Amino acid sequence: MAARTFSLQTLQRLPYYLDFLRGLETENISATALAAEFGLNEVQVRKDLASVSRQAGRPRKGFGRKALIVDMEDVLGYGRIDKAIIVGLGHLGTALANYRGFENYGLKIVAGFDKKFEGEGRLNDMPVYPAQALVEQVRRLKVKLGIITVDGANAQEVCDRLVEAGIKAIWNFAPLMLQVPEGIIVQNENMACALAVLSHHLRG
Amino acid sequence: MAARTFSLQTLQRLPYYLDFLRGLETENISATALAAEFGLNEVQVRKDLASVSRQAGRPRKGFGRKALIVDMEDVLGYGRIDKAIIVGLGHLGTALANYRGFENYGLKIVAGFDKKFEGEGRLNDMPVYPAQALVEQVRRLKVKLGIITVDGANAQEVCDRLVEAGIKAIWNFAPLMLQVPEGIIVQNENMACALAVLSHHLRG
DNA sequence: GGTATATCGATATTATGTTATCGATATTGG
DNA sequence: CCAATATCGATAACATAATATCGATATACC
Repeated sequence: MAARTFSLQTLQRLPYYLDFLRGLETENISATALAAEFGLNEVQVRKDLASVSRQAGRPRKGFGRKALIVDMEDVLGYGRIDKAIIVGLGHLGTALANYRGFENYGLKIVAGFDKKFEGEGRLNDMPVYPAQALVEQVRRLKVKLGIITVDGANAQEVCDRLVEAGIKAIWNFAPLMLQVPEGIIVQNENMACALAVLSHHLRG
Repeated sequence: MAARTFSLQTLQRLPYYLDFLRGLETENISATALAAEFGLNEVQVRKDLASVSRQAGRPRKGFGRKALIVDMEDVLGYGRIDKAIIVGLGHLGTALANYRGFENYGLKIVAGFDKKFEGEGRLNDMPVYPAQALVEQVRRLKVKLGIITVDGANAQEVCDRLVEAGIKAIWNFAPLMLQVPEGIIVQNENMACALAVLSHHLRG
């Protein structure tokens, strides 16, 4: 199978489609109906579906629900498990580390790190290491995804060490843009950005 | 002043610029330097700056730091306070309601709602009402921004009632796309979307 | 003062994402 | 079996955002 490629926007719509399809009772669903459900343009939905699934839609019936679900789960990587580590076990970090729901999204946090830890600890099932052990443990665990929940002042340094250790993707909750080399992807989660849009709309 | 308009992307970059400028020590900063700092294209930075600030950059010096900060704070609405209410006081809702940092972003959560509450309660300083009181209280408080932290099954109904009560912007933490009439803005905060991008990159 | 240059603003180009159009066709219902 | 039509896929048009190019100029430095 050729290495398919998906636009950022398409990827971000998939979880919504999938969720809806899972709750659906009928056997078939048309792009038209999906579009109506989400308030999207129906051509856009068709393109999204075409990009994830090889199955052709049938006039007057639409697409097979089950096959769509399988294809989307495959693209989204649910089913397989990506291992992740989390750096920074403050309020947010701890909450994320304790959150069980990630396994439904194919994510398992296999270790946590915090500069305040000495020796080796545990947070529920998850082993916790001091920050110095970061590179060594990430390499040992062969983890490709790092979650950064340290404060802004330390985030870039943590990021650099994750990259050094071979991380390929970073989920960044610190309020700054991390600098990473080519080939590493960063997903920023910054509430100030969301608020910027909302707040401006309230004035606009 | 004409009602200026900003692209979504520009708005989301502003908090990063602002944060950096606040921590900066020099009096002037060039778009070139800002671009280098964030790994952005320098033309893009210049366009962003031009859209928020009327001040012209000076060759070989750049822009005045202080004036940029003022202009960005103005666009982002820091300084003035937007009132918000939050619906759904589970783990996430409670955490957000207790978070003090929002005031730095010009946001104050003035009331909370949960279907499990009877009568009138309090969460720290914030009054808490039962879900039935939603429309009435939102109208009374003249709030324009609603935060939805209920589960997916109830989110659309909550959304409808917020709209009915005159809400203009919604910050949605439930994992579905809300349907809203024209003129209402929804900002979705869905971890599955972020993970979709990261997870796909790990396979790609 | 004169020259070199970093930086600017404007404009053009390219890339990405969304929406509109249209002919083809499988299914439905008479 | 036939006509009506919902839905499809493909292609084209449009919109938005990112990047490249380039001449103008204020400042720095000699």
